[in-house]
Amino acid sequence: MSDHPPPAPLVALVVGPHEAYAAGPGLRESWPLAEVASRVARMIGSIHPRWVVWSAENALRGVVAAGVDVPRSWDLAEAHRLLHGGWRATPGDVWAGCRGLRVDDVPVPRRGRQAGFDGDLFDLAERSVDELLTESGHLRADALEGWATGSERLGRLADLALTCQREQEGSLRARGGDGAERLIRTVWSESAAAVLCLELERDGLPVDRLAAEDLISAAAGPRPRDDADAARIRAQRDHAVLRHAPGRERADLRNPAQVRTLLQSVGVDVPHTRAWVLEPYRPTHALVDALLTWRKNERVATTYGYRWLDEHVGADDRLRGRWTACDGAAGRMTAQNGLHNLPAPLRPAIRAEPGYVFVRADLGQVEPRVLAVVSGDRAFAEATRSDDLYAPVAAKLGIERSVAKVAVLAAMYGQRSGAAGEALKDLERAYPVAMDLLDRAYADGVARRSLRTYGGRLIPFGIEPVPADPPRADGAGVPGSEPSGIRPDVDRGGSDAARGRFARNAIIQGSAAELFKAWAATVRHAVRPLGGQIVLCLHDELLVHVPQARAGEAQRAVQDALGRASHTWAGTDVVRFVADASVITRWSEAKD
DNA sequence: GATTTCACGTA
DNA sequence: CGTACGTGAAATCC
Repeated sequence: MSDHPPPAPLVALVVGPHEAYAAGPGLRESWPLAEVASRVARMIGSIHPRWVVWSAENALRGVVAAGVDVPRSWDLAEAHRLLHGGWRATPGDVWAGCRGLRVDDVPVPRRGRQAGFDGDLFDLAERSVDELLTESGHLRADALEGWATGSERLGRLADLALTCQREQEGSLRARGGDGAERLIRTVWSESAAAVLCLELERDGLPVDRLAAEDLISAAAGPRPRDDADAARIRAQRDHAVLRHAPGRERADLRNPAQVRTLLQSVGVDVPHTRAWVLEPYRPTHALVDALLTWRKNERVATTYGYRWLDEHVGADDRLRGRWTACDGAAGRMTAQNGLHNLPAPLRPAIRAEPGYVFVRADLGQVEPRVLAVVSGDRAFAEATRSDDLYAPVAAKLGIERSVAKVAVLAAMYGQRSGAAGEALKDLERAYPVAMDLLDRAYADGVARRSLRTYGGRLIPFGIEPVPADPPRADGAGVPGSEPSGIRPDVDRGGSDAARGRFARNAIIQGSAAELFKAWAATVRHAVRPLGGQIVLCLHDELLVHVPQARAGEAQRAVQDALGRASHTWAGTDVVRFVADASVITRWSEAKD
């Protein structure tokens, strides 16, 4: 492969409260805050650097806010999460990770301590105000905040960032083989995802406010004029249920215990009142039917109602929330303010701006395809050649497609009982390598052994792999030996079986999240020249907002991006990934 | 006031 | 057909 451009120069960017600092090859500059965005943009145009940042939040939020496209970064926080697992990734955590210091001892900012407790006593332990490192070698808690003033100090923080980058890249390379490049690419795409999160927060998701008001009104009633009006509307909603229970009109539908008693009064005896338990009673009990309808409406009224609209949809009709590039467990993206769990009935309200459309694209059967990559199962990979993976599996096993699907899902997600039982045995004979990967992940979870996703993310369980960890025959995971000092000390409670299921799920879900982010990062670059932007990421689905005239190009770009991202991520084209991409105006359209 | 439980939305 | 996460209301703990 000789088509790679020369590696981008690494330039550290540190943004302090009063000024910023950039340090790279032949470069040491202190910048006024007001000039950071323009200088970054200019440097991207000239030397195309990869920006080394303590976090995208620290160094790039202002740059992104100014509308600058930051194509390449090395996010020390995201790399730290990848290397060491978990979610905490302050500069102090990153430094501790690089130095093999215990994360338990990382200094915590004073405001993080118990409210009302005077922390000054403890801060004396940090001795001198000039020292960047504490006596125990940790980065001081306020290194990037109060302490980071003056070009001398910022320069030291920039140098430290470059040191951490070298250290992180070094430990990735130390794992050796073709796995190393893969881990480094994971850092690249995770870093890009962190920048994408800033863009998602900046731009928001376009909402048709009037449509949203209509949909909310249909579920929750008209917008209340005052508290008394709100109480009246609420009582009206409640009455639609309570009129089916004469004599018990005082019952509180928002209190599960009272609901259970209420249901008992009409002869429905259930251990709890969750929807799936009540669903069977729906046709025979009008009260249950009314209650379940009430629950849907109540969800909209409380969580996605007028308050939600007023607080999270801006004057520019964009829904905004905080985004994170990786969650605590397996590394999926997360979003707040309903961006990730907007009820389907409200989706018609997500509408492209006039003159724009959405390209909506979602990965098909992504988790079994990821399993084929992670396990290296040649036979299972063969099945991914098909648009519908379950069809060739069914053919190979000589069973119905529906049975094959249930069996594959059962193997991946845990249930080993029921109708899938017989087909599962066939599955293990047909795809022993893939099934073995799942079994070993389960066993790792039971034994509290940490594991790694395909892209190298540590899923910590407390017990790190010992240096003499046996190599995996399939090449998956490449478990590394963690410096013993920084053990994240994660205690995932629950039963053996619960930990086993968690581990089995995490290695698949987490690996799928990496492929998704690699895809998203590629799409982000590909649609920008078309005036397009990613406005929503939903685990296996992308929503791209693009001028109508460029819709076809964007649609093709999204497909091409998947081909390139999956080839690079998986290191092969043997496993095929597929996406369904359609051009729509409202999110509710083209929902398969 | 902070934490836990219940419930349910998305993938 | 499991797992993950975010949200809100009520109960519970301190």
